[in-house]
Amino acid sequence: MPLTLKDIARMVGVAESTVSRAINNKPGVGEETRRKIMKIVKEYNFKPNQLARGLAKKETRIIALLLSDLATPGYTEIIKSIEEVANRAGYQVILCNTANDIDKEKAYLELVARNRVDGAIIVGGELADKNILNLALNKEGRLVLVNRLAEEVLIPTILVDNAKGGYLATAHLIEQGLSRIAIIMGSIQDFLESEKLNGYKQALKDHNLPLREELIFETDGSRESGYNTFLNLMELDEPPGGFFVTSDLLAVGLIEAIKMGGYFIPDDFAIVSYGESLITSIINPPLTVVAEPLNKLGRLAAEYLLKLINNQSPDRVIRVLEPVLKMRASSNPQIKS
Amino acid sequence: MPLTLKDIARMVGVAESTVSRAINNKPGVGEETRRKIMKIVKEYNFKPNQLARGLAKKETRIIALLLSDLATPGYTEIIKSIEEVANRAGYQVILCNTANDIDKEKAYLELVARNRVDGAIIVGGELADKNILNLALNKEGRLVLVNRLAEEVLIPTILVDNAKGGYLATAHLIEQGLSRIAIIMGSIQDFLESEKLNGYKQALKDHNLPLREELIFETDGSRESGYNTFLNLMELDEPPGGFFVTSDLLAVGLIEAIKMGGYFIPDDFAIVSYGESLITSIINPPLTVVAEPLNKLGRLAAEYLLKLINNQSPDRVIRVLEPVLKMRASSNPQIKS
DNA sequence: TTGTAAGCGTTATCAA
DNA sequence: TTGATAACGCTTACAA
Repeated sequence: MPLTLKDIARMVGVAESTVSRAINNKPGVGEETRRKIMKIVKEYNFKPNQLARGLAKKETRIIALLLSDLATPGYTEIIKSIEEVANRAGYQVILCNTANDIDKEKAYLELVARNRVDGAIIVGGELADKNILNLALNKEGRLVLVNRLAEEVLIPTILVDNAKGGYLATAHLIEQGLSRIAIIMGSIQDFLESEKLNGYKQALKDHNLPLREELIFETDGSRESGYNTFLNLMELDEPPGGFFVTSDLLAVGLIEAIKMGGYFIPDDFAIVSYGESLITSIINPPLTVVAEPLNKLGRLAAEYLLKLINNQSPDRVIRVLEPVLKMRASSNPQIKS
Repeated sequence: MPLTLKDIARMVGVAESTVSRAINNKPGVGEETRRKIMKIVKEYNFKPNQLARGLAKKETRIIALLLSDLATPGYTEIIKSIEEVANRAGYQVILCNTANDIDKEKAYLELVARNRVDGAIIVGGELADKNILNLALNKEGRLVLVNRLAEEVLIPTILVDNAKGGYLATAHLIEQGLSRIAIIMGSIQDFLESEKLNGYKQALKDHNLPLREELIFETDGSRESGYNTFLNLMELDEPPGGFFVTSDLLAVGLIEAIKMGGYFIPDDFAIVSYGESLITSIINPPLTVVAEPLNKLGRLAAEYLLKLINNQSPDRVIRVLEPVLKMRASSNPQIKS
């Protein structure tokens, strides 16, 4: 059985409250007494029980980060910046793998309502749920959303402007002199994906290019889909010269198919992908991508949450950040790969 | 302020203990009373405070998973299987990103000693620390190590036999008819890496091949190192025909260099990499790899920890699992890429 | 079936 | 500078 405050108090011959003050570096403890107490603390490697402390202080100094899929590229960056902000403010961060499972998500979210953690940030995930609502409303909404939309509820949210991203990607390809540009995307049900499509459409419009339905491919986002979509596109009378793919995996498949066909990138086909990842930089040729401001995303989310925890309301409920285009060889012959 | 047991007791007009029994589905509560209580619980969406519950029950039903680097390939598999075992036993799993930082690791490890979680599993990391010792000894060692060695302390540990892995990789290349085989590895200080090297050496020995120091390359494990090492090796009078690389990133660089040189894989150079990852399967050609039994690793770790939590001692303190070779095109012309 | 009361290990208030 | 003592919100004997 580990020691308790009471044990130490008895050993030193003082009251529990004195020990408590001592180990918390609070004023009002005699030099001598403090020394004696700390000696025992060191000697027995005493660690105060945080459950008890949390119960008494009504805080845990821990925040939870709910991740829909650990393998999502960019998550490590977001996590890192959230941790930086949180740690600096004296909070520990724990990660929860919801695996896009709504029950797991609810269970982890309850960590907040059940006082296990002081607040939570949900990153990503496509689940439509109003369940968040109750959980969020409970602890006076110590919840922040990143790259995810809540239905019907006003929860502080940090988003990246995916429509802008889609626009940047498409406009860039147009500027490369291409007029037939295909988009290979994930599920159109996914809000973030549909926004990319909107950006794509807007860019075509702004450049007076026709929108061709046969160049829009909704897929499951897999590498195979990237591969097969290229084959399908080549069946067209006039195949596209540029591709906007909304994920790195799609890009991998697409590139394989292109190479397999004996074509060259970017000479025969130019490609722009969405989101930086190990793959986009490692693949040959390196991919031009729409890059999200991951650090800012994480930093803002953490700052918002800390405000909520301190009962201040964040300045704006929804914050939309701008992506930028990172040009690399896959879309531009000028750049050496 | 959220409701408490006491509030509900008052509202229903019963004692706290009755409410407690009701919400915990314990026997000894009248049908009528139970209904009334649960009605209020639903109505107000009451969630018992887990800090208080944990304090009273001396358990949290949470276990922590300490990860040295979230981007490590294979982690998601390990995490998944640990979660499966833990969830089935009624435990939630939280993830802690130690980022190979010894201070963060200690801080997260204290979650155990401070009763925030019931136990912890550390996966990977190369830090040499006896600090774990104290923390582990505290809560009677509710700690399990995966792919990591503890110094001087007996902590239940699950390892993969990396020497065996190195042996499999090297022997396979030898069986392809190659006699000059290079190893490109990470830091030799890293126990796991040095074991791979030992396996490499043993395989050469067993096949009566000479050990050539000039074919052993210790690197920082980066893609660039993979690239540059190939260039260096080609300077030799007799360059190797086979490569055993101990990480996928090294393989990426190596392959780039090989292709850049106008050579073909596996015809000119055969490659075996270590550890499955998105990259090893996506790259062209797909890589033959030494694959670790990730699921078993996670499952065993979770089972060991649960035993520790229940004060049973696991059957064996150190458990060594066997890796297997997954043959793909990078080492074998027979396999179509 | 229900209630009383002690206990879990802290913090915080108020006196001394 | 210290010490009692009452919270904090729950569980669990033990009694009724």
